[in-house]
Amino acid sequence: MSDSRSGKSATLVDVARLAGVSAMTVSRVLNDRGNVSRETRLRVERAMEQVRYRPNVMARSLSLGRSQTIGVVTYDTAQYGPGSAVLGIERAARERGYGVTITAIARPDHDALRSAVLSLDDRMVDGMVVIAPFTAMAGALRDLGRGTPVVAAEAAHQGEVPIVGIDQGLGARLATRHLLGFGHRTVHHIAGPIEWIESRLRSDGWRAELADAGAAVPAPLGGDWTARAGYDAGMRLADDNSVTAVFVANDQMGLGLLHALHERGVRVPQDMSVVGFDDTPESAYFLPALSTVRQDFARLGEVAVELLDRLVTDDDFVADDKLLIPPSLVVRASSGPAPS
Amino acid sequence: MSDSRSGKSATLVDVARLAGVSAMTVSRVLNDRGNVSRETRLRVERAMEQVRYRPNVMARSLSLGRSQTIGVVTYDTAQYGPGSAVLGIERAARERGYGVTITAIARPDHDALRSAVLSLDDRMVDGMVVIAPFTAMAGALRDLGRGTPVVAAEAAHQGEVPIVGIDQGLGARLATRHLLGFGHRTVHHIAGPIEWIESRLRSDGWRAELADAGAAVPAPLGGDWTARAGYDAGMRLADDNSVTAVFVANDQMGLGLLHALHERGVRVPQDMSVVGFDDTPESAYFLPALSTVRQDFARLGEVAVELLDRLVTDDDFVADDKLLIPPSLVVRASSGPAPS
DNA sequence: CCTGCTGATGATTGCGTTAACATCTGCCCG
DNA sequence: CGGGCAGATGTTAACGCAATCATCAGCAGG
Repeated sequence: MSDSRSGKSATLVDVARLAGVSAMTVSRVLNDRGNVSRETRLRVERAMEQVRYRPNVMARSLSLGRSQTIGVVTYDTAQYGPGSAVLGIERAARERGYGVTITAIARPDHDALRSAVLSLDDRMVDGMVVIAPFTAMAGALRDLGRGTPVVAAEAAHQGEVPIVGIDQGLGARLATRHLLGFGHRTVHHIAGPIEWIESRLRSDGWRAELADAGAAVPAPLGGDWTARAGYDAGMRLADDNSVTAVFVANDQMGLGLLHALHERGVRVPQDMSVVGFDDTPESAYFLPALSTVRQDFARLGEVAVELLDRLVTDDDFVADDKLLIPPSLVVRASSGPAPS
Repeated sequence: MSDSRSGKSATLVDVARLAGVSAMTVSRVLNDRGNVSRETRLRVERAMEQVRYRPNVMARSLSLGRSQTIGVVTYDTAQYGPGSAVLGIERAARERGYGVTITAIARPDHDALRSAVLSLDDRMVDGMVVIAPFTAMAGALRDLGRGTPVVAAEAAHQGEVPIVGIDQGLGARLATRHLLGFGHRTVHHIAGPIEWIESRLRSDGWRAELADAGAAVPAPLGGDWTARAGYDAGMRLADDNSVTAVFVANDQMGLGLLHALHERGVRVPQDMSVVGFDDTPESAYFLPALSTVRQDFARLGEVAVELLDRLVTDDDFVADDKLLIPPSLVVRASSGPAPS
C-alpha cells in the first residue's frame, strides 16, 4: 500500500516529486554540492529514504563522462601471482571508491589484449590496470594510446605505459645469494616459461648474482610453473650429484622438485638445498618447509591503484616509468650448508 | 588530417553524419535489426570502420534497461574454492556474451552482502551470482528480493534463491567410503570452520557415511582451512594410535596434516591414510601424493551462468531450487589398507 | 488508376543524471 | 529607498543509444 512500485526502482525524479522540489535540487543534495537550505535538504533526504532511492550509476557515468570504475585486464587468475595481484588491486580500488571490472583474456597475445582494452573502454572505465606478465603483451601495450590512463603491472617496460611491479631480479638475487652464502659452489636454476616476463627477470637476477660472485652459471632447466614441471626437472637434477643448490622460479615447481628428490632419496637440505619464489600460503608446510621469496601483492595493488588514481584525477601528472616493490627472503628448512 | 578527433571517440551520430543517414539507421545496422538495404548497410559499415566506431555500452544499457553484464559477489577469492568458482563463472559468462563485474565483500555478514548487491544493482547488472559459502550469508540472500535475478553458488538453501553447487555431501561420502573400503574401523575427520556451509556439508556427509556403515563416529577436529590448522590437528592425531584414517576437509589442511605426521614419524599411508578435498593442482605432488575429492568448478560456473541467463532472458522461467554437480574421487598414494 | 501493403528510412522521445545558465527572494549598504 | 549581490531553487540541454511512430516510395491486385 506504500508507493514502492514493484519492479522499477525509484529515480531521482520520483524523489524530487515526492519532496516537492526539482530534480536538480535532489541532485545537489545527492552530491553535496551547491547551496541547499537545511530544510530542503532534510525534506529531500527523507524522500530518498522513503522510496529507497539509489542513484543509477550508469546514468551518472553517461552524464559525467566518468564512471568511478577502473578496469583490470588479467591472464590466468588461477596462477598464484596474477591471482593475488588481482585481489590486491581489487581491494585497493574499492578503498579509493572505485568500482572494478575484471576482464580475463583467453590468450596472452596482441589481439586478445587489445580487444579486452577496447571492451573496457566501451564501459567508460576511468582507467585500467593491465596485468601483462607476458613478453608478447608488452608490445601490445604500446598501441593502446587511447585517452584512458593505463598502468601495467608485472610487465616489461615499453616506454609508453608506467609499470608497477615487484622487483623480480632482486628476489632472484636474494635467493641465489642466500644459497651461495651457505658455501654452495654454484646454484642451479629451474626457470619458468620463457614467455613470462617474470620468468626472464628471475633468471636474469639469478645469472647476474652468480656472475657477481664469480660462480659458474649452469644451464637452467625450463618449466611451466606447474608442480609436474618441477617434478620432471627434479628427476633430472637428482642424478647429477654436482648439484647441491637449486633456485626454482616458483613454489609450485619447488613442490614438484621436492617430491622428485624425495623419491630419488636425495635429502633436502642435507644433500641439496632448494629455494623457491612466491611464498604461497602452503610453502611453509611442504616437506621440508620451503625457503622462498615473498612478494607483497597487497602492496602492489595499492601502489598500482594509487598511481592510476593520480593519473585519472590529475590531468597533467606524469608518472615515473617504473615502480618496483622489493620482495623479501623467507628462510625455512629447505636450504642449508653445502654438503662437504 | 583525417577526422579522428583526438580524445573523444566517435559516436553513433558521427557515423550517421559521415554515412549520410540518420542515427537510427546506424543503430539498425549495429544491431542487425530491422530492414536496411544492402547498399546503405555497406556505407554505414564503412563509416564505422573509418572512425573506429565503438558503441558506448553505458548509453546502450541506459536506453535498454539491460546491461549485458552480470555481477558476481564473492568472499575471499584467495581461497581455492571461491577463487576457482569465480574463474569458472567469469569464463562461462563471457562465453555467453555477458560482461562481468566482480565485487568482493570484506566481511561475510548480512550488511556487507546487502551493500554489495545494491551496488551491483546500481550498475544495472542483468543478474547476479552470489558465492555465499557462509551460513551467515544465507539469511541475507532471502532479503534481496529486488527485481534482479540472483543465483547463489555454494550456498545453503533458503527457499528464495536457486542454488548451484557441487555436492559436498556426496564428496565427503565418497572419501569416507573409500577409506572404509580399505578396512579401517572408522574414519577421523578434520573439519573446516563451522561458519562455512561447505564445511558443514562435508562433515555431515562424513558422519552419514560412517553411520550407514555402522562405524563409530569420532569427534571431529576443527580447522580454518589453512595448512597450519591441518598441522596442528595432525600433531594431536599423531599421538592417538587408534587413528588409522583421516578425512580432512580440504587439501591445504591435508598438506599440514601430512607435514605433522611426517614430523612425528607416522607413515602415510602405512600407518595412517589421508584423504583430502578440492584436488588443488599441487595435491598430486604432496608427499605422499594426496588422495582427494575433485570438484569441477568450470562446470559449476557454466551451470550457474546458464541458469542465470535463462532467468534473465525468460521472465516466467522458474528455476529448480537446487542444482548439484557430483564431484569425483581421485585416488593417489595417501590412502591405503588399514594397518593390521 | 486507386487501394493497400511492404520495405526502407527518418524524427521524436525517453532512459536517469548533471552542467550551465536562468530566475527569484531577501537583505545589506550607500 | 533603490542597486546590487548572495543564496536558494528551477529550466534547459546534453550524455549516446534505441523504441516507437511517422513518412515515403514502389508495387501488386482489383
